[in-house]
Amino acid sequence: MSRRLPPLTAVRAFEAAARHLSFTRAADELHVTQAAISHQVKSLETWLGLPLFRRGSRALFLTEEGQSYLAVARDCLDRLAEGTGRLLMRDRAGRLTVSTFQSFAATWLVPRLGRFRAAHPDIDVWVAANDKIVDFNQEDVDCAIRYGAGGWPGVKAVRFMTESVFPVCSPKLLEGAHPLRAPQDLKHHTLLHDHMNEDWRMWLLAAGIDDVDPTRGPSFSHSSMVLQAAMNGQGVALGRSPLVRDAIAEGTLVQPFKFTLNAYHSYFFVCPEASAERPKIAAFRDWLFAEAERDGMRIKE
DNA sequence: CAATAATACTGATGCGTTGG
DNA sequence: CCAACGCATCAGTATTATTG
Repeated sequence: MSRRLPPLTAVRAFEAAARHLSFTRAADELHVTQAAISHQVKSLETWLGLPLFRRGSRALFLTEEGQSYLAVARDCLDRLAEGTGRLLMRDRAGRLTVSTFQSFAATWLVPRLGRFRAAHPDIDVWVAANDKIVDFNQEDVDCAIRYGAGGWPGVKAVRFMTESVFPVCSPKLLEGAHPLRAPQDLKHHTLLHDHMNEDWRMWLLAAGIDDVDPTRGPSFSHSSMVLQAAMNGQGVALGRSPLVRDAIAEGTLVQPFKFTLNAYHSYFFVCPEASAERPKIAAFRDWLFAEAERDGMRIKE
């Protein structure tokens, strides 16, 4: 992109002068002489080819163009100041912002975060749960955990955890008129879906079950809601091993039969190429990988 | 007179080119 | 690749002009 930018010190001088409506006060603010401000403003006006101020006797007025240019200049300078401040604060401040999708945050990351806090009490982790891909250039996010196939451009992405997919349900469903004991029994139960609508179809296909309609049953926008519904005995959910691990250990969910499907995609740790070795980011990454290891789901490239 | 902007001028720094 | 040169730009001071 080719930009046509005015001399930036001149813009800065103009903005201060316009705000104060005085070259002298602007000079005080910027710690230069009044003449320097006069110079700068003049040069900006010359560069633009139009007057920004009307000089009155002992008074300064903005022209109409100056008025609207002030709004633009002020906005740009504010944003530049803010962005610069953030950039400089980023490493000093002990805050680490991690973006990940809601289900993973709620069922896997947050329950384990206490251990990170214990190991790194100086780093405050901020979890930003949202399901859209983060743009590190636009948002104030240090790193992210994403699910997918990898190969994203312009970022460092390390595959660290895989998963398997299998049905889970409340232990209540193991009893009753149609106890869930084998995949064939699914036809007597309600299937619960998340937005990955293909999952049940794939699983049933892999399990060789053809008399269960993979499209029926309620659908939820997040896996954590699906799991909640399953815990309440509303039906059978397809569980992703990292997300249901804890619930199974606690006994709120059970895996009624052994057959599992290995997921096609994996979990990735993602951060900007340039900041991969920054201490707090590396610390979080190492901890994350160790947690996956602990769960026995760590994979290494 | 006091406050203000404009003008003239100056020294320092930055930047692109050039030649070894 | 690097040092040297020269020009352009920048930021400043001193001074002048204007005006209530």
